[in-house]
Parts: sequence; C-alpha cells; structure tokens
Amino acid sequence: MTATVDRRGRAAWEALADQAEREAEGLAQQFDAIAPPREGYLSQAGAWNWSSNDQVKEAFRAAGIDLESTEDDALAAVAHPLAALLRHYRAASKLASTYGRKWLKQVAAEGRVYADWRQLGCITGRMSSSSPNMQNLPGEERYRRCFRAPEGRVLVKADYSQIELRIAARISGDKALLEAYRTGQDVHTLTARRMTGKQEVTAAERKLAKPVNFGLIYGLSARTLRRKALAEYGVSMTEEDAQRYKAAFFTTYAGIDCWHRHIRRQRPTEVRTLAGRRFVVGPDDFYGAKANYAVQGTGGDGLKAALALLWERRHEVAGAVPVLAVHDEVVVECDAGQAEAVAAWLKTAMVEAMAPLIDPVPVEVEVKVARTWGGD
DNA sequence: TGTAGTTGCGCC
DNA sequence: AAAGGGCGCAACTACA
Repeated sequence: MTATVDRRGRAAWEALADQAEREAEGLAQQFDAIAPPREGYLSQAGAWNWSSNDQVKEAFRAAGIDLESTEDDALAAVAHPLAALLRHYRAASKLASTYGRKWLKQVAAEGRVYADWRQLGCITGRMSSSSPNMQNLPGEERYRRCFRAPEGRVLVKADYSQIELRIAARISGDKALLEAYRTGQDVHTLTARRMTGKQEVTAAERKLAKPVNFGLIYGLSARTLRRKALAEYGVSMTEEDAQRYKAAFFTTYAGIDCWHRHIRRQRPTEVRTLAGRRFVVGPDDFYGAKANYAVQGTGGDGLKAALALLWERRHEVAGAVPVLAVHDEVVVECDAGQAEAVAAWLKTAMVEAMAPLIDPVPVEVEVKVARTWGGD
C-alpha cells in the first residue's frame, strides 16, 4: 500500500510545517513573557524549556500550582493562563516535530510513501504501520489534502460507521443497542437522551455522548470520564454528574453491564474475537481490556477479510489498488473514469467481509470519491 | 556520544 | 487498589 504526496502535496505540507513551527515559537515567547522568573537565570527569554516536563512542573510550582502530572487532561483542569498557553504550545509543537519538514524525508522521490506495514503489529490483531506511521497522521483536512491521487486518478475512501459500537452490540447482545441498529436509530443521540432525560438533545449533548459510548464500553471510570469530557470537549461536570451519566448508560444498555460483570466474575484466561481468533490474557487483567480486545480484534478481523476480498476480486476493477488502511477505513486509488464502479466494489467487499461477523447487526460503510484524502 | 526508559500525544 | 484499549514517534532524562 502506498499513498502519494506529489509536488503540490509536498509544498502544502511544507507550508503547514513552517506555520506550526512559527506558532510554537510564538507561543514559547508568550510563555517567557508571563512565566515566573527561573531561578539562576537573569533574562526571561528562553529561560524555560517548555518541552521539559520537569521544567513545566517547576514553572507551575513557582506560579503557585502543583501539578501531579503535566498531561493534557490535567492541564485542562487548571484555571491559569499558563496552562492554556502550554496546551496550545503542545499542539503546535507536536505538529512541528512529528509532522514537520522532517516527515517529508520518508516520501520517495517520485512522490510515493512506502511505509512498513505489519500484518499483526497489534496484540489485538490489527495492523500497525511505521516509517512513517500512516495510521496516526493529523486528521485535519489541511493535512490530509497533502495526500493526492496522481493525474487522472482519484481516491475512493470508505469507512465503517460506528463499527466498534456495532461489534459491542453483537458481542454483548444488548437489547437496546441491537434494537437501535435494527431500526436505524442514531446511537449517540439515543445515549444523549438517556443521559439528559430529554427527548430533544442539542448537538453539544450528542457530541458528549460519543466519548461516553466509546469509553464506558471499555470500563472508563467516572473520574476519567469527567477528565476526558473537560479535556476533549471542554465540558465540565462534577464527579457526581459523571457517576450519574455512567449509571444512566448502564441502565439503558443493561446488556453491556451484564457482559462486563460476566468478564469480571468469570476471570477468563482467553478472549476470542467474533471470527474465532483467540488470544491469551491473564485472569486478573482489567475487564475493560478484555472487552476491548474482543471488539478491536473483531474489527481487525473484518477489515482484513475485506482487504482479502479486494485481492480476490481485483480482476473486476483492473488498475484499482488499495493505498491505505486505517483500522476502519480503506482508501483505494483508481482511474477517475472507474470511480463509481470502484466505489461499489469497495463498499461491497467491506460489507460482505464484516457482516457475517456481527449478524444481525447491520454494517454501514460510507464511501467518498475525491482527488485527495482530505476529500476535495 | 550513544542507548534505554519515560512521558506525552497524534490516530483509530 | 484501580484501571478504557491498541499503536509509533519525538523530546527529554539518566547513565555508561
């Protein structure tokens, strides 16, 4: 599988890299301006290295704030301009370092990216990718647009909709989830209704229901739910609120609760995916990890079965080639003229591979055709 | 100077 | 005891 960053993509990437670098530098200067003086340094400029967590803790302590950890979740809970500034700096500096100009060295001269793909790179049976890792590129459109199909070609991108929730519905047999999927309801909206007790929920409430759905399936604690809601969605709640949301979730999806209790009680030493693939776990491993292995592993099985079908059916669409697979997404490059046929071919394979695993839960695949991975 | 371990964070 | 899971990469830190 090899995606393409052509000259235009490379130029766009370089502009983004420079922009991120300038932004990180500017934020570092702002930090110097408002940070307490550093012991042993006469001038403020450049006194603190903001990438050093030891120095971050030291600077915050000088400002009267004790940080137990400097990770984003913890910083989000700190009401001080230093914390907000640091969070911005971290975001910019991540883009500048991991996804900076240096990243482009891994693009071959003709514009192709030949990453290393490991078929069983993850314990769960998912693939992993390195040099470069093609599975953790920034999700923002401005970055993904740098990956472009060659002249006369297009990218057909298809991804499974809410696949992990669907798999969890099948494994747990939860009645409410099965019914919601059977009748085509939106599960995030359903959760939001049960959390708020309202029939009509706002977009923000639905958005908050997403981490609740994904997190609680794998044993997220009320405390962590609260932290994540604040850090990732800017939503504050008390721990009691979080506890109530959690209770509402498990009342609504009693089958999920039952599944978890079963794992805790039985303390299994092996877990199987819905394809029957087994892996060994410790009896005392966290139940959430075991639940996750079964779900994530099944997703991996289904995606690989889909890729295998594409190989077996490659003669139906000569010239179409998969260039990317990101856990629940497959991108195929093909001639512009065959895009519609390839879209149908891809969607069919993805559905036919996954459907038998999670029957009777329906599989939904969203397909888009565009010149770039960013969708334009 | 090079290596190993830790922390943090990008994606799903 | 309490705990969402799975990766790979960059920067920092400690140490030889």
